[in-house]
Amino acid sequence: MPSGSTLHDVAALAGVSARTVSRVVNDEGGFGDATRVRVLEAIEKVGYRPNMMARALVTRRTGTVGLVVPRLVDPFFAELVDGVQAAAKTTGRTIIIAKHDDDSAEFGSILETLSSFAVDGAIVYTPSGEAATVVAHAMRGLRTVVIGVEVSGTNLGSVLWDIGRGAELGVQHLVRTGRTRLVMLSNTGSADSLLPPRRETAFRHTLQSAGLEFSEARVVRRDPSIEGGRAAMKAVLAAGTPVDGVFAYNDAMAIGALQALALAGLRVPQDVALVGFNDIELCSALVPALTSVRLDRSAIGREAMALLGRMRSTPDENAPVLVDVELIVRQSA
Amino acid sequence: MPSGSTLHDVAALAGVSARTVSRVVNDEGGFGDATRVRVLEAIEKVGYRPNMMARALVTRRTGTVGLVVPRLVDPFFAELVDGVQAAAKTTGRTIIIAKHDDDSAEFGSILETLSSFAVDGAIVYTPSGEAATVVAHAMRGLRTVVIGVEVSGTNLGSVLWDIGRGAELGVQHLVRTGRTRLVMLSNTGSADSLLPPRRETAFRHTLQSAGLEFSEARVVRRDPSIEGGRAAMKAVLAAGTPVDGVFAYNDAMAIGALQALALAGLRVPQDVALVGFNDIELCSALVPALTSVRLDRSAIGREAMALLGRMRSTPDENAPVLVDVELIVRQSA
DNA sequence: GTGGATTACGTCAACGTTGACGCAATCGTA
DNA sequence: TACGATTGCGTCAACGTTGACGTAATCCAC
Repeated sequence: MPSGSTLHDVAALAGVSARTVSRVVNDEGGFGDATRVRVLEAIEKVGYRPNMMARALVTRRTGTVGLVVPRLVDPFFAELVDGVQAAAKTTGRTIIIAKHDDDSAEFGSILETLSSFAVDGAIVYTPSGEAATVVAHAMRGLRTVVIGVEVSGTNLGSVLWDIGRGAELGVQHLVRTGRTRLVMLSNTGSADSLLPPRRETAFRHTLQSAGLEFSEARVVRRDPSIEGGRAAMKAVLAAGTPVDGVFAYNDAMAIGALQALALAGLRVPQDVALVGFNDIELCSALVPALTSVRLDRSAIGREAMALLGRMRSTPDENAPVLVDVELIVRQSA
Repeated sequence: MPSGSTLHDVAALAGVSARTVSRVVNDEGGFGDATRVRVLEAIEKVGYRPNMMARALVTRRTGTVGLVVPRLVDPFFAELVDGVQAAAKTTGRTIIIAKHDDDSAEFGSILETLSSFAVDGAIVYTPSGEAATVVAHAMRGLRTVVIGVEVSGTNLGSVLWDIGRGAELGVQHLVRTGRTRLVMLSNTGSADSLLPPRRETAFRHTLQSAGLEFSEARVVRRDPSIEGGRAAMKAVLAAGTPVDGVFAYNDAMAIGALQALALAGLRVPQDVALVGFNDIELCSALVPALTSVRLDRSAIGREAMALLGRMRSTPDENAPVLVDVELIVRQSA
């Protein structure tokens, strides 16, 4: 009852050596049927559970994967975690979740902690500017898959999605359904990424190749949140920019835009069509249900886990994995 | 570069014994200043990081806490996890997150896994009917705090909030602001709890003590989701039940109700006042911002962690901890 | 029936750390 | 100066498991 029983307790009861019990537990073979039965009965009787710490100490594997994300309340990350969880379950792994506050010191210490827990690998959404930290730890032996940013090197892998392609799909849909005065609600800063603003680039290119007007006034940047979306949409309307289609940086901004449009008495999609990005679960629950660019988060989780598995055998460079994006057309556009 | 260096590597470099290095690392005292400096330099030089597995094997403590929740995409749990995370950070612990699918076999095996990882404790939101499993593991030594359900026994504790009081606050607010024809949108089943429907009880009592009409027709039950809330609200309107105030089982249902009311051309709060439950982050971002009964999820996380800490010293019964509920009045009521 | 392979175990050491204990050198006190 | 207490280390074993290796007993082929 205090702490658990050990291989030796089981061994004593079954009348074999601890090594044999270990063989049965791990199904290594090298034991007879009668022995197996006796051992299993003994295990049952004393309520034996293997001690992962001891096992990990000698095998140097824990069956755990560390997952590092910036926020959990953000549906995008909640669903990502869920996807990784699901993938982990099928491969019998346990995940350790850590949250970072976009704080570099903390981020480094999180990776240290994961290392000292001897995780089999880490799946990381890096804060801006911390790619170097990840690389440093990877060189020291931490197999890492980075989500959403391309990295390369030993023990490193990436799972990416084609943001530009997604943005293109969204904007094209607006164009094809006859919208001609498009506006993009974009993210203010590089808080989440060091990359060039691929959505904006795609927005401009798609407009231009459709022969539509583009000007800087058609991109309004705010915080990528509901409030930010609301403010951005209000700004567009207040500026009198003619608009019949809106492409939002993410679904949160789209939701904010939806509210601002409703307050302004504009109907979606009749007066203004609206496309979001990420396709969080909430999209389908809204009225009108939000058309959005879907990233398959469970696929991201699955691919990240699979990549980690592959890295075990070939710890050298692995090509980035690209996850599909698709446009989910609902009512808002 | 392959695996990390050990106490012995540091010891050799610093010219002391491994035991002394261990003393410095854990700041146990019993070493001189000069030694400390030499050891710290050596640690720096070889990049030593303690091996948690080995440490845990001998100390029987890992500094980890297991957290078991049914869903992560549900903002309620996402925020709960966030709260526990924050509390864990201040006490220097790491959390291991596991998700159960309301599946009893899986739930049991999750607790087994946590035990074999020698977590210092577990914080659990039990699926319906699995309280016995929790109790069984607690008896075998797993210190456990159960969220939202009262349990008692060795190694067990609960963090609760007064749902009845919260419901009373919400309904009273509707009454005091002059609403007289109240409706409750409730949860269909006992999917999340085995407890009596405390919100419904409070709804009835509060109405009665205010001298207002109560009838079964004033409680409509659906799935506790946005869709369920929308359906419930539509059902109320379709039935022609006169209504000027709505109390929802949770915020998701309230959001659904908001949509249904908007579609029916009813204004919130002018025509119908609306009160939600849980105060998820989304509430303040809605238009109109949702008045809701707030459970302080970070307090829940904090209290759960603190309770686990207390249980370490006194592994016997601990009184349940009650977390405050309060009504956050916004625009919707 | 002989010999080589196979089966079914057991023995021992090691993983990296800390607890228990020991001991010499130094310190404080009378 | 003598003696107990304190300081600053080192030695050894143990935590529970698995890898490497050893070894009887059994099996099969000729």
